[in-house]
Amino acid sequence: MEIGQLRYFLKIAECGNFTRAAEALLMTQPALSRAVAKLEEEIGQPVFERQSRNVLLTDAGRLLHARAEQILSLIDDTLAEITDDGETGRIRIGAIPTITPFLLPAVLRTFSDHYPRAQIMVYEETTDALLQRCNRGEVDLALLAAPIPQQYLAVEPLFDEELRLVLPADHELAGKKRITVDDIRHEPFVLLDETHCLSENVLSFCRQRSFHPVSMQRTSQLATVQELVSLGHGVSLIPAMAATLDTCPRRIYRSLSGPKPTRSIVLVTNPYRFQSRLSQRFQDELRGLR
Amino acid sequence: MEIGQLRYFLKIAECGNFTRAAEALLMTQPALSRAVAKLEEEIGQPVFERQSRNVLLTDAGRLLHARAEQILSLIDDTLAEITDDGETGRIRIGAIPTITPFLLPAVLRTFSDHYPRAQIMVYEETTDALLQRCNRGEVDLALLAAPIPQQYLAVEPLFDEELRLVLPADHELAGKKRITVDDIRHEPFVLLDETHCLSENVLSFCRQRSFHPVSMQRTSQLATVQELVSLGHGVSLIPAMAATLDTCPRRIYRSLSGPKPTRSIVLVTNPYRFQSRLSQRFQDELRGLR
DNA sequence: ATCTACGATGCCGAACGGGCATGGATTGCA
DNA sequence: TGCAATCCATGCCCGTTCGGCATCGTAGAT
Repeated sequence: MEIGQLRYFLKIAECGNFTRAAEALLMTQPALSRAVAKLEEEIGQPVFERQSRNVLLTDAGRLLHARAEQILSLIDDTLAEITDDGETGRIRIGAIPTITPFLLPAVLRTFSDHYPRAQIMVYEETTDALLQRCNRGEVDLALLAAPIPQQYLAVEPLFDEELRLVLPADHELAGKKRITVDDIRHEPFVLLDETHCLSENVLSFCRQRSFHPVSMQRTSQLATVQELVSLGHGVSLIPAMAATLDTCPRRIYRSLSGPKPTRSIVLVTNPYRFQSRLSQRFQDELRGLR
Repeated sequence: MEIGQLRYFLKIAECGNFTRAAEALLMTQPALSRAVAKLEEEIGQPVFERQSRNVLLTDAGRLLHARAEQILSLIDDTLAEITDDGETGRIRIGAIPTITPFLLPAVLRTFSDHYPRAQIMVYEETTDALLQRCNRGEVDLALLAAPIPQQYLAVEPLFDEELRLVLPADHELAGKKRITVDDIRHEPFVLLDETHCLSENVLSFCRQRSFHPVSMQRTSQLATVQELVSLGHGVSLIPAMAATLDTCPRRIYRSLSGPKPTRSIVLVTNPYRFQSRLSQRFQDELRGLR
């Protein structure tokens, strides 16, 4: 059993097709066909069930598939670990869109100053997509907002962040000293669409206070939410770090009196994957935010 | 990084010497030298520090060593697992000498009847040696007597076994109805030598009863202990399963009155190693003894 | 100073892996 | 029904690789 064979095997399993896998592997289909034949000869039974249009994994194939992934990632990790000097290398950071622009720039700035030879990649996607990437080892760490559906990932709370009420500058509540939940119970809300977990954080807060925000307008960007609020389409709850950076005079931010709405920012990593020293140092940087 | 390279690497690390490793690998030293050079080129740094008379692992080499062992055993396990039909294959059983002849024959008999195509190997060694083998995956399971120094192994108690007093048939205590610890407190003892854990079990029992057996004669086989007892050299404490099988009229076995000396027979397996279905079934057989 | 042990290197042949062309089987469509 | 398309297997060929043999360089040991 050779490492190359395992890589071929996994790619075919992924493509479900020798021909396309061969293309992806930059080799010819006959060569691939032969490699598989050899693997199957070695383990004494077929790993693929050849159908007319595609191939399926046999029982043995499914078993091998699980193991091959372990073996290959162990090998990849080993190479990464040995060549890890703690200074060079790549960090792949995942973060949801309601965190990325407010939290990452400052952190990345200081980190890049310390480790100028580190290559940093940022994946800005939804919670679900990033959790998947984390599981597959496609990102080294992810910055998300709780709750995280439990998977085989390490979830470490970093800090709780207030969600602040944003109002049009000329809103009647703008002059009120204390604004409570009851004041906004019947205000129309502007929210992010349901792919963003922030809207779930907000709705969850509302549910706990036994009200369902009315007449919601839903958009895909926080900046749009803010603009719509300015234009009088409603109010919203916005992460404090976004509120702080907003200087537009046509809307104002207020903390709610009483128990404040918050979201919990967490660091998610995959304990089954190798963490480079660089990645560990970046995580330490993040923990410094606590 | 290729699997063959890793095997070569481990063998050299084991031998501490290219030439001898090459012999062990049934290849020439130049070929091995080249294979290592290639590996080192791939990972960008030497894995061995060449000294005049031998080679040592570098830092990178030590790291690779740990990983290579994981990778190779994962691969070996994968192959074993895939080709595992639950009927054929090999079971490597470890057992200490004071268990082997009394417990194994019956178990092996019935097991062989059920799985005639299973190849069974028995390693009869000391506790320490078997624990090492278990750690290295050189045996699939081991039958030992508690206590087991804690390692990364699964220890499962099977049953407690009484240690019975063995006396010469003409011993003055032979006619006594109840024999207690106090009766044998000053009897000379015949024990196995210190490589056998049974002697430790016996001495431990004695210590708990605050006496130190006197005038010990120590031998390396239970049969010798029994013979020496027959000849009047002293008394001893013998596992019940050995006592039961002993039909010699020149010595007799008696249970001690009061809290009985026992030893606990345990099944030890390595949870980090693949357990073939055959091995699992054998373990089930053993659990049936409880 | 010479010998011995050990790893590295030059050179060569066999084996292996992969490319190209093609075959055989199945499916979809005319 | 027949033809084209798709897909995997096989025959053949070539380049690379791997391992063997011979030899070299070096560092302890005698």
